[in-house]
Amino acid sequence: MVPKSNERRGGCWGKCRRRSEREPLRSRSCRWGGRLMLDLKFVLANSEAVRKNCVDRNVSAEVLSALDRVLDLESDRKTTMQAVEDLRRRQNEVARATGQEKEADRRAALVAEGKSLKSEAVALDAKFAALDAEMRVRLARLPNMTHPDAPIAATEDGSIELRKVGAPRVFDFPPRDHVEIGKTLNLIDFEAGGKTTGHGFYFLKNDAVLLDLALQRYALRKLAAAGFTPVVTPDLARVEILEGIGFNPRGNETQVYSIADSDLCLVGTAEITLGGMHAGEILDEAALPLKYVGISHCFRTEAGAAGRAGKGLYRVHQFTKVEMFAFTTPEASGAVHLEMLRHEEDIFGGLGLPYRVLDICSGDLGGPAYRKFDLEAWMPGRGAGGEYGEVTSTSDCTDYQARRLDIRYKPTGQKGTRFVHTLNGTAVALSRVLIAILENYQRGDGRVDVPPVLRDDMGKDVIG
RNA sequence: GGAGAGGUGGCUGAGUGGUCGAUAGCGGCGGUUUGCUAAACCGCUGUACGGGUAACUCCGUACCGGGGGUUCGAAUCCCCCCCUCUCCGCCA
Repeated sequence: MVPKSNERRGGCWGKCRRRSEREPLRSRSCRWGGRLMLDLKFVLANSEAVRKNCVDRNVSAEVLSALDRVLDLESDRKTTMQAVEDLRRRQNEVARATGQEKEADRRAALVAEGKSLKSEAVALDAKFAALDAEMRVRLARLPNMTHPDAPIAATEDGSIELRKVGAPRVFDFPPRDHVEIGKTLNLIDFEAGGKTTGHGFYFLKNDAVLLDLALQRYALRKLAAAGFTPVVTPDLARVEILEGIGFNPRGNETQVYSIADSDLCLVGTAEITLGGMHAGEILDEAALPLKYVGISHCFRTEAGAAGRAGKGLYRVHQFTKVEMFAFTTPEASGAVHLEMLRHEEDIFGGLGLPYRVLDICSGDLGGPAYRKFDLEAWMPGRGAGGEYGEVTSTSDCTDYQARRLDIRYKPTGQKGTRFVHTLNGTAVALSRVLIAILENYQRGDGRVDVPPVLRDDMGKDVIG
């Protein structure tokens, strides 16, 4: 459920605003400097592997040239940095000596020397700042590395089906799609959504509202029991946070709505705010893994999706989502990723919906994910005679987001810090799970059975 | 939205232009003492980048909410922004 885009760019998190391309050396305190440098070391030491990975990821030619530029830029950047540091050392010496010197003439001489060093520093600073800024921009465009077991292929057809669970139901009547069911039973009003807001918006009504809430409660209950902390998140976030997570809020192809005259965007998923929650922090190892289950509205422009398959609720501009998010040690992320997948399967299996699990191939991973699994639920009304449609997605982003958002932890009993790993996974996306339920549980009489696990919450067994 | 007060190292809290990366206390680590624990005493105690080293270590640069400015020199002065607290207003 992460928008696919190869346009990943870096940015500072919250407090580190207005990062400009012309910032001088001293402002490297904006932790960006340090953060991307580690990544840079990896890129420099493994340039061929990184290049192969970019190709596997099916990145644009621009990203490949960004990699070339990074490699070209480095030696110049480093020598300039050393020159700047050397100059600054001399400036510090002179300034210190000036403070000590009480004799007027000698003091004046020191001040003069300081002035001259200063003017020298201005030019050198500017040169370094330009090189460093370019380096960061290019570096931030490179995608994460890829899990060795992930299938390598350019397009989504290359993803591998790991298993199918549950058999698609055989109907003894012609099944209808959710749009028709929603209309007949007065559950979903697309016309009103179009009127008030525009195409891609809708009203849920009557039992659809109860179903929506019951599903949220159901997912929340399961995940809270599994140790996830429930959170209701903001639906807006700063551009810097979006970029840290790996979204690209700017440009024509963006999936993101921006709020005019502000640096805020409507979130496309609670992944953004849940990940941003701990931006700039150094977490305690004992507190890891931190597991959250967040509820938010999700807003997506679906730019470039015009004409793509999907009617009704499948591809909408706003929906509600219950989302898992975790911060872990590097050692634990793989296991937590499998745990998230297990929860997703447990949720959909518990709802009695047939689904299949996909191991997403390299070309379809997007920028941040190291590995990704999707659940596709059977949707009888989709396509000619029913199709599987994506309902969840869980990604292991390793340290990709943590590096950009500066989220580290202090290993107990060791010096220094390490970047955490971040993971996310859909518990339920309320638009698509509604499709699956309405279409799979429809009856010959036009009504819809409520999945057994939701009957208590719904307070009824049948819709309509 | 208006008015005030603040944001300093893991925490508390000094510091208003010149060896301040930053006093002190707490916590933490190491050591001495001790039958064990406690107490007492001594020492150490941030992050990132770069450089040198076989390595411990060492040297340099940057960082006192963020950015910009003044200055030979900024935690300290000026401007903008973000955040927190208090009071007022408004409101679900």
